[in-house]
Amino acid sequence: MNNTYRIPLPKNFNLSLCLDCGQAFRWSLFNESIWHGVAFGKYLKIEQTDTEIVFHNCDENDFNAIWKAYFDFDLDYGKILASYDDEHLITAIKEFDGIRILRQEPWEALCSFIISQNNNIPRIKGIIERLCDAFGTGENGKKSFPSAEVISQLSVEDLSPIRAGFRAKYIIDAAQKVVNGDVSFAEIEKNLLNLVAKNCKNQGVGAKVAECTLLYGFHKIEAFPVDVWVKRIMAEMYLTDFECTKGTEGIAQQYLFHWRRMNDR
DNA sequence: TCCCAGGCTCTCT
DNA sequence: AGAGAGCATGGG
Repeated sequence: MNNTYRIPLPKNFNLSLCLDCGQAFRWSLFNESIWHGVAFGKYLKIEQTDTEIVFHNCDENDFNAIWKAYFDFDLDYGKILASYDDEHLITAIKEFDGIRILRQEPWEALCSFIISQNNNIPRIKGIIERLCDAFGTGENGKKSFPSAEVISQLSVEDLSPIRAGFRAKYIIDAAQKVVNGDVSFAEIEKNLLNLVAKNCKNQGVGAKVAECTLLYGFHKIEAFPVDVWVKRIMAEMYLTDFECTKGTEGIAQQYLFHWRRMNDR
């Protein structure tokens, strides 16, 4: 397919920031201006110009079925961001306006953030890319993220080439629990924290991974993942009053996370 | 080289 | 209940 679909550049949208702010790990630059990646089994090349977002190898059906929701175009970020009255948050938004919470696939989000634990972003990307290259499907461009069904059949030894370290057993355990129903995404959507963090032991899913899965895999924008960077922010800036972010804590968190990481000493 | 990374599990108090 | 070591690996 060689179609191209274009939309006017939305307000409060920055493609590079959305794809490279640490919430999704499979997007990379195809060349100087075009990003490419895979979501929901579709390979996409995409770029931002001064006036448009250009979706390559994409038609109107794909846009409406997948990318419109994926990039969260229907949520009014201008309104949300304008409601924040914390000075650090305002600084972060001024510098990085255009971050949106992508609506990723639940399994990909869960698996990716299991891999993320005690790890750095470049290495997370490497592990995930090797995972997809080895066990994903698809012929054109990048391979899709491997399904839980596929991963559930693997052994720790099978995963050794991706070099996930101690996380390999967690990946497999999570996949098996997704497949056998111990972890039901239908139930998780109601209450992921209880289901994953409390009822399913020994799988490398604690509060932070669960919050990330809720935020990025289910678009629960009230979720608030606390990692080392957010702890750092809290400690350094006595940000105790997040009342202004009530209900959209996850969006505020993503701006603060990226801002703090980009402004590290 | 050495510290650390979008944490979690296990053990010891 | 809470604190702290250990964990695989490699980026910077």
